[in-house]
Amino acid sequence: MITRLNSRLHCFINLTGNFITTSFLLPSSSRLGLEFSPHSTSLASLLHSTSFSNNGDPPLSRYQKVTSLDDAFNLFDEMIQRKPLPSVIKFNQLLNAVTKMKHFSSCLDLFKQMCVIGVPVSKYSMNIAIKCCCQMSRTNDGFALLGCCFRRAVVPNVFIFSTLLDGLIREDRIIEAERLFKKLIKQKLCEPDVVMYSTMIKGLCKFGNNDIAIRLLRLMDESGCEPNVVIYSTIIDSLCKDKLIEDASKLFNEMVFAKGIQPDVITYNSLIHGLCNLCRWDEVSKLLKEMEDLRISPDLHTFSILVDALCKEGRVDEAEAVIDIMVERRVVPDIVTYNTLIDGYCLRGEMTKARTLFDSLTSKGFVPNVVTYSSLLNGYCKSLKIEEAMHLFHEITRKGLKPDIEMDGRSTMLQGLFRVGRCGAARKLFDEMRSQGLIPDEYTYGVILDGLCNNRQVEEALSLFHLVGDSKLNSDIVVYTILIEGAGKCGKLDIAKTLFHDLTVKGLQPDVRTYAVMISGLCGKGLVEEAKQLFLKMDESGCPPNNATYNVLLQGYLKKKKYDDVEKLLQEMDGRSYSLDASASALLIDRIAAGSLYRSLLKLISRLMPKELMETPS
DNA sequence: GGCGACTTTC
Repeated sequence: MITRLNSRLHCFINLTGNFITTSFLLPSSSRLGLEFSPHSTSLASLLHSTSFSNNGDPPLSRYQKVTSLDDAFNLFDEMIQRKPLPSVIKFNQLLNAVTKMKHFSSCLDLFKQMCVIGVPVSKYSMNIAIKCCCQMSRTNDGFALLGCCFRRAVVPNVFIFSTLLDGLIREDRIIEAERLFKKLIKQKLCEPDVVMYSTMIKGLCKFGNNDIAIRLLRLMDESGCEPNVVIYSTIIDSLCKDKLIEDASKLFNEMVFAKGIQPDVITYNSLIHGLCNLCRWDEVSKLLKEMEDLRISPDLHTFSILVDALCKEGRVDEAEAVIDIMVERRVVPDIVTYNTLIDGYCLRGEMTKARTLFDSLTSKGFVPNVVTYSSLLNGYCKSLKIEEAMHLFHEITRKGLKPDIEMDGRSTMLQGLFRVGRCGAARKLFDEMRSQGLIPDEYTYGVILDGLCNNRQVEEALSLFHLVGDSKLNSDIVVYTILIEGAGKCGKLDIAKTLFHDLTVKGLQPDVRTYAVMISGLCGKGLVEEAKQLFLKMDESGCPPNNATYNVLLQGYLKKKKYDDVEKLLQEMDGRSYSLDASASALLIDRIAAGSLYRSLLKLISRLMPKELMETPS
């Protein structure tokens, strides 16, 4: 007890000392200093002393040591031959090893065999099996196993319910997750512990309910369940993602000073990521220093975040320097780190460098993934180096890489080809795909339709749409929106109207974008009255207009010189704190210059002008 | 006796 108190006090003093000098809000002129230069710090030595030793941990049993699926199956076969059967614990250890290798479906097979053979499964085994279902996004099957628990007289505990709760959240079934959580408490099915709270809080954060997440944090505290660093880190991360750095910082202070909970590398990574996204480099630099003082070693994630942020700022040279430091510190960069650097080169159009790095990776034994190929193909397409892109793409297909890489590569290629207007080549690629019996996924299908429409080939797009017919692909609102937009842009309003009408027949709900493209199409033909009616219908259809919708209708009014309506709409926009987009403001300025608009409106308009436009030096 | 659930990077 005394030791724990002492260590808390110690950590408190340590942190206080640091925090005074490294407050979040102190401005400073230095850029990301990279204070963790190879000479200045003990961090590298720390890394040496802590990472690789495994002393103190009990040795792993034979069942936990399996390294391949084959090993696991062989061992399992051997186990079930034995008489008497090994204990359920041995089976659980083996199952666990299989899940650690992410072979969830094989693990479930083994579990089923255990049931058939009559190994008495325990709470542990049930939880492992349920976890496998959840990890494969088959949480419903997990609940079916919960039913088996009851039948087998296994009373589910907080571990099993946490696993299920996590499964629901992974599948974005937040309402059901909340319902389960409340039900567990109300019916006293289990006493939620800190992990269950953190799972629920993660779910709330995932759906942007930071406030409720914080309220739950308070609630758990009151009900005597002490929050830990995971809970705080989860909420801090969510606040950072929503750019609410000051709130995150407040919570961080609360955790450290009021609660005496030590932050870890994950807490710092979240904060650093948040600050990087806002380009607040001075504070990033301070946090890195703070980590060093607290002897928290930056890890792979920390470095990846820095590399990514620097690349996005176009500071690729500094990103390279960070990678060098990583290597010096024996933090081995992974494919994610290199992907961000490749993406950085591609963003600057430095395709030769990107390609060289890519080639060096493959020879170093890294396996490029979907993101790697996407970045490169996108880079080539954007730099209009279609030949190189095609070349790389053929390399991918020749190597017979994973289907997801191929599909992703295909859609990137198609997008690139359409963007430069090479519809023929796109068509050829698409036909090749079909002749190989490949069915495009929703995304690729959308890319093709969009590409055709943008190249004024609406008829082609439509004939493809009809060819696809009544499949699942055509039951997607995004597909309809693309086609309605394409038809509208080409002045084929009758087609747009038919498609829009078909939506209701098919039972599909138009979304805010569908309305916008339809309104735009109507305005394009001068049918502003009809556009207005549709605009008014949005609210009652439960799809209220947004900033973009207002801008579209406004342009229609301006083109038709309906200045009374313009004024009314501008006032509504002001009331909603909306702003004008680029084309609407251009049109407005044009009308003001022509003297068509009342000068009394100028004040209102200047309020609605986008900030970027007001700040242009010209 | 041993075995289980939660947080960060493209």
